[in-house]
Amino acid sequence: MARRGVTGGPGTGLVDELAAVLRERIYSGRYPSGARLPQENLAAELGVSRTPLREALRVLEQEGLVRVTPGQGARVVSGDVATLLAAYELRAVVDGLAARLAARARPALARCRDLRRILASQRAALDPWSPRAYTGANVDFHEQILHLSGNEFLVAEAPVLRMTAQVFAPVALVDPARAQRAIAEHEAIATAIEAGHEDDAERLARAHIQATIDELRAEHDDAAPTPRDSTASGPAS
Amino acid sequence: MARRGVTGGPGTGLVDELAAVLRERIYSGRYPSGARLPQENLAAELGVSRTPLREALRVLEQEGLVRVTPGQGARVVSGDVATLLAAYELRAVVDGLAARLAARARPALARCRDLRRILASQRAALDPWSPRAYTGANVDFHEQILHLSGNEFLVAEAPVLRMTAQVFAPVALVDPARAQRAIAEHEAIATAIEAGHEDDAERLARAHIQATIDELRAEHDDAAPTPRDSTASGPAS
DNA sequence: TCTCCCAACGCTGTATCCAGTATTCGACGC
DNA sequence: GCGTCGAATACTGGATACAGCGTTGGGAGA
Repeated sequence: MARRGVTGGPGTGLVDELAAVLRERIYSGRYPSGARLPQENLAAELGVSRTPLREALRVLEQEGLVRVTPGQGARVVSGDVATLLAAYELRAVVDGLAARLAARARPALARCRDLRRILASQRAALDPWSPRAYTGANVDFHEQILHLSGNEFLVAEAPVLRMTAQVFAPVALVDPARAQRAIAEHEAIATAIEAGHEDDAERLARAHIQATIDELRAEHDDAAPTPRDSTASGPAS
Repeated sequence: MARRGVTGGPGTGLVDELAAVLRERIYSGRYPSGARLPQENLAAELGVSRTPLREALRVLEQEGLVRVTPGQGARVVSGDVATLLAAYELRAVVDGLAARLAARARPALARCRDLRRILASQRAALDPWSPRAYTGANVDFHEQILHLSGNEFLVAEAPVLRMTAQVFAPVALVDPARAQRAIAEHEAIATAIEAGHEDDAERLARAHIQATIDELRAEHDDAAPTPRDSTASGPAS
């Protein structure tokens, strides 16, 4: 059976294609947090055998997107607040370093345009408030900075970024007010990168995530004893 | 065929056992940097089939220890200086954050004893100068801090740490003078953690790695135009 | 009616098998 | 003697087959 339903280009390994497809489906919410990922169904649906599929699941496991329990197969990671906080703590320093290296690299003007374009689309998601578009642009912004850093090890951390922003979306809903503040912080980060101010770029990027951590922790400590405010909004970064 | 030669305990998945064995063999230098990893030979040698072995190789690939090229199998990563520098840049902020969180967690006294015990063995590697013992204790020290942080995402970065310290060992030889200075820095970090000084712990830990980056970069820029000093020693952290 | 046990099912984990391709060794020509 | 072409080899990638285990639904007994 020859790759029915898998659209990846030639030359690229089938495992990577499968990993990309599954990643996208997890990000998009098609496989919600905590959902089982039965190998036979997925293999049949994707038109491949279980052998490469299992390797793809191992890749996603290492990326932190799924959890493979021996004897019980794979599940999409389910996110408690403590895990989310731990991931954000790593993101704070990773994003900070990425911003510093991006500022140091002094990206070509075209790349800066990309960053500004992402910011524009993110701002556009405010007027007719579209959480989905906002989150998408938000992920794009942070991921773009990772790429601008030119450091492959930082790029490899992208799945953690997407996990915090997209997989755990149900637990971390955004509200427009915080989104607006987040965008302002984004613009300050972009300005620092364009100006080549390494220290500012790192400090701002780290503080940006740290603000989210603080908010999330405050809400958690607040909501845990008396969960009356169950509709509380989550991080906007 | 029933796990001949694989010694992992029961209950744990075979893939994880294989990954652990291969990891250790790469760390120990049995599979040197750049070496091919033929699946058939390894499978026969480990007494398992190729199916779980391939999954284990995918795990190691995600950890950055091997590179799987489609159609050409897996090789141990080969380290040029640029890659090593990129990895150290990530380590600088990761180790810094780990030290901060370890200081915040205020580890139990027993854990502090462990840290001090590692430092003692590292210092013992100085008198009869044993680069191998030194590097081992060095890895233990940094890895211990990752665990003390209590952050699973930081612990997941341990392979990057071991890669920089052990896989790329040939390119980064240590010399006793730098080792002594590195140990002094380690002790300062340990003291800050025990005292619960978060800012000091992070600053010292990050500077510790940053010093290595600066030295390595200086040597590289120095050695590249006129490679007369080919015996130059590498980082000691 | 509730609980407990058992059997059937489904699924995972591993091994084996086949096709395609990169590599390498040897022979031939320059 | 050296470079190049080609065939044999060996290895990777993917599919399929089989064994073991967990789960679940139904039936019997209290």
